[in-house]
Amino acid sequence: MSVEIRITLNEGLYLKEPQDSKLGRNIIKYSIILIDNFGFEYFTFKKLAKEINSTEASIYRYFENKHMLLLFLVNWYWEWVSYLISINTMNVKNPKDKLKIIIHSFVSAPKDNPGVSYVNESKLHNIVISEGVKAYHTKEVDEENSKGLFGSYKSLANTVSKVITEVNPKFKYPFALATNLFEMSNNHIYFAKHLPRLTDISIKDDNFDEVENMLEYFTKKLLD
Amino acid sequence: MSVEIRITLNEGLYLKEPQDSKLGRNIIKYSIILIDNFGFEYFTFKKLAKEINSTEASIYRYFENKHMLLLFLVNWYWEWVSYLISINTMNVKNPKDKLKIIIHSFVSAPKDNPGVSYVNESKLHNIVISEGVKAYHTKEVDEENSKGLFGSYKSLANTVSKVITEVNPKFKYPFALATNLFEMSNNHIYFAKHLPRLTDISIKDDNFDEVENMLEYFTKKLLD
DNA sequence: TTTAAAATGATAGTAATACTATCATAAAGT
DNA sequence: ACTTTATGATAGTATTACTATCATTTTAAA
Repeated sequence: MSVEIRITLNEGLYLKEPQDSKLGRNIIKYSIILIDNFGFEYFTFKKLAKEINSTEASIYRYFENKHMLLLFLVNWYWEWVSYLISINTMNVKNPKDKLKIIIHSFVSAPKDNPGVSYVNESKLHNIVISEGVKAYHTKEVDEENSKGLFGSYKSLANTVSKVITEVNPKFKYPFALATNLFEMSNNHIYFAKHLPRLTDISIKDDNFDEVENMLEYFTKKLLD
Repeated sequence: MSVEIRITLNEGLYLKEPQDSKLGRNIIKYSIILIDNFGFEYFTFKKLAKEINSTEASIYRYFENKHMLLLFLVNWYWEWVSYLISINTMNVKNPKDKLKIIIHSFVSAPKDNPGVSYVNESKLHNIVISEGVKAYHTKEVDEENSKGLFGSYKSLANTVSKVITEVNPKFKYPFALATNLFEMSNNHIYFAKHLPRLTDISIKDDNFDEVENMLEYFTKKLLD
């Protein structure tokens, strides 16, 4: 017996729900592996089709193009982090403790949690770190935003901002702090790995404690 | 009579110094206009060639590809901001005042300062805001980093981190704060324009005061 | 169980992109 | 006046990002 989480995303993200078929789930599974491996620029539907013994045409029946697939994956990640936060803060009263859990979820969620069978959360986290910003830095951002395609990020930001306001109702920038914690987490993991002179923290053996400590320190200072 | 600033960049960024010839300066000038206009993904050397009545082949003599051109532009921006900071903090003693000037430079430098004739700094700032992160989120980041192609960002971060340490020698994350101020500035201008639910600030008529206030508030809280 | 509908595969084709190569001409420097 | 260097003109190639059509397989409904 097993229970699988099912993450539901905005329908505008795909042409046909990929989570409903073997092929769709394969697209998700192997696109994560290939994007993580090659990087988004070198990732193509042709390579993916070959990898899963399918065809370009078939993949195009699920996703309009590779940008939409990336957006799907990133939304999936945002939703999954939201889900973990809601589970892990469920019986926590103290908002400061909640915020600690949130920070831990941003930094290390993918390492602690076994997830959905067709999603390697750790690799997906890598993608969010390395390619995530590309999902919303495009010319189509306004159009896509009007269709709700960034809804999961907004809703995550909203959840976190509420906790921030619980901790300090006078703090003027709860949304900015919420998104900044998320972005900073990704940025500084990336910097530590690739541009270490741009950060103070370091990462050895995939241990992200220093990132977490930094975010906690920032948060504490800002909200006290 | 006129004095023009001349910004020198790492030689690995180009095949032939574009600032030395009319064609090269045209490439810079019109690539800024076109990237700002079409977005980086829809920008091509073919379009640029047409715009400046030249040819693709000629442009390829200056830049290896459009990614290198973007990296060149972003480095140019980093250097230019560094230059403005050095000028504007020159006779300033108080490190807190210096930091204020730095924040102002991050947010509004392009609006206050007439610059180099072939660079529209305001449009370049837009590019840094909308496309800048793409310059270092690639599979080639380590290789390019080893060639010093992110040197200007590192040097900017270094300058700012020193001022941060002057303000508060005990602060543990001077580099992270330095880069975060820069990234936050760009991010929240972008959010305010395109994804307003992700931030608390708003921008009317290109007035970035709220961004500046927010960064000052964060900085003060963190360093006090 | 038959039958219809839906999903996938196989194949082909197109326009655009991201280049590279070659040769001619123009401009600049000595 | 001569030679180097820069630019233009043109052509060509492999890859990408699709779209279209038809055959086949799988699933679901009657």
